[in-house]
Amino acid sequence: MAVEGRTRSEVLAGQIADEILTGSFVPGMRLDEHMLAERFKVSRTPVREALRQLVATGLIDMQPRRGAHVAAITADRLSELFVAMGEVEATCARLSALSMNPIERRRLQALHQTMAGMVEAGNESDYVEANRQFHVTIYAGAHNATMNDFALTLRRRLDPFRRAQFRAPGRLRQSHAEHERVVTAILAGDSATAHAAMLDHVNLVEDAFDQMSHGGRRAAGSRL
Amino acid sequence: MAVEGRTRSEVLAGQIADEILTGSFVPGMRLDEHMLAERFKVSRTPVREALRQLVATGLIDMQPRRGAHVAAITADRLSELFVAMGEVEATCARLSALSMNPIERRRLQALHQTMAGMVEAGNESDYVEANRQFHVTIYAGAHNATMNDFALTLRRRLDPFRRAQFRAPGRLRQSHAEHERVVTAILAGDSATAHAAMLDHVNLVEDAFDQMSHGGRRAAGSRL
DNA sequence: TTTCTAATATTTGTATGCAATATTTCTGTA
DNA sequence: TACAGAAATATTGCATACAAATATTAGAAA
Repeated sequence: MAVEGRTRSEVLAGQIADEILTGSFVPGMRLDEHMLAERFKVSRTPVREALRQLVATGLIDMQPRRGAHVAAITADRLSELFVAMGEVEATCARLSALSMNPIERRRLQALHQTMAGMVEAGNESDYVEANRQFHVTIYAGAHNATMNDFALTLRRRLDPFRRAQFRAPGRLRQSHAEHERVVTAILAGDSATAHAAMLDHVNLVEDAFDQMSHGGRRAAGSRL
Repeated sequence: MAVEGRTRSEVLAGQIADEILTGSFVPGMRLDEHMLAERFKVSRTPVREALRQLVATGLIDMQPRRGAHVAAITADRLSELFVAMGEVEATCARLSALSMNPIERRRLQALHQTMAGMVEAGNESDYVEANRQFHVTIYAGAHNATMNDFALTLRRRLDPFRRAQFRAPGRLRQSHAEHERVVTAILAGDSATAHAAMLDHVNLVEDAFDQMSHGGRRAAGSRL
């Protein structure tokens, strides 16, 4: 271990989060404190503190004297999360159009151009990473720590449901075209259009997910 | 006390939050676990759990092995919070315009009309409470638990800075006029206007606060 | 067989004590 | 006197033990 500066309960929180995100701990599963303490070779005290931290992320639920459970996400709740994600992303795009400084605008433009190359090359894995960076850049461009936190939290939460989105044929090219509208609006300082364009983009991502999960394997829908 | 179903650490979290919000625990103040345990007559364990919970609300900071401190808010950070609040409220208004059912729309309208009477009567304290309800109604009308949570969190966080806002002469009447635009847009299902109107409203609240805190006592600015 | 009750067992909440780390104070030297 | 290093002190992190509450199961009565 030997991670300095991090306390055992923090490391634990990360480990438990991983188990949930990778599906080892399935939704609705009871998270027994003794079990966790045993599994990770610590006492119940750091386990309890880790659970408290995880409640804040929305990954687990806790009720007094009834323990912790992996948050079971319903289709409705998932849909709500996608809506919220869209709204928050759109807001960040709006604020970015208003607040980004010249350097940030240049960086965004450069990143977007780099991604064009990945689309041509059909390089999916690079595009996925660049896409994440694209969105995070826009969160940061809003110059608002609170909105930035909201956006990152939602992104983390929805990540497992988004993994496969770029598998859909033509999705890469379409995504890039949607980004194009967003980037153009932000660079032009057109906040209203930036908002609308980003909202469309994220909604389309949700649609893509819907198609995946209905047409393909239903597994993803019940994973978190 | 004797609140059933609530655990000691939860009650504690509320008590500590109160001390912070009322100004007994000033920003930057070290929250020593022994001190808190002594003060509230419990052991350090529930104190620690309460502190973990409070970190999530943003009311306190914790660093490994360096303890908890009351979050010291800078003017910049406060300004950011107001911006975020405005964006989130505006988004809720937007979604409410799209999603409120007939009953909710009627309720919102009724509440707004009731508030007109309070303005006429100059009944400040009732208006403050009704105002809170007005905004919470719009959060709920968005039919999105995530946005609702964001909005409530921000409201709680900014509450201490907003206490005195309605003291400004004519502010009651102005507030109600701004609400009028929001309500009309929501009832008409005009999401874009609802968004814009709410954004204006909240920004004006921030302006009112600025005037208060510069013109009047500076205390509020350093309270949280 | 089913249902209600009571006893048992499991699990969470809290207290206390020890170990590890950070902070403060003291002492010696430049 | 000021500064650096070391010892002392204080405070947090973790483990263990016990108390309180909930869930489960066994048994009796209908």
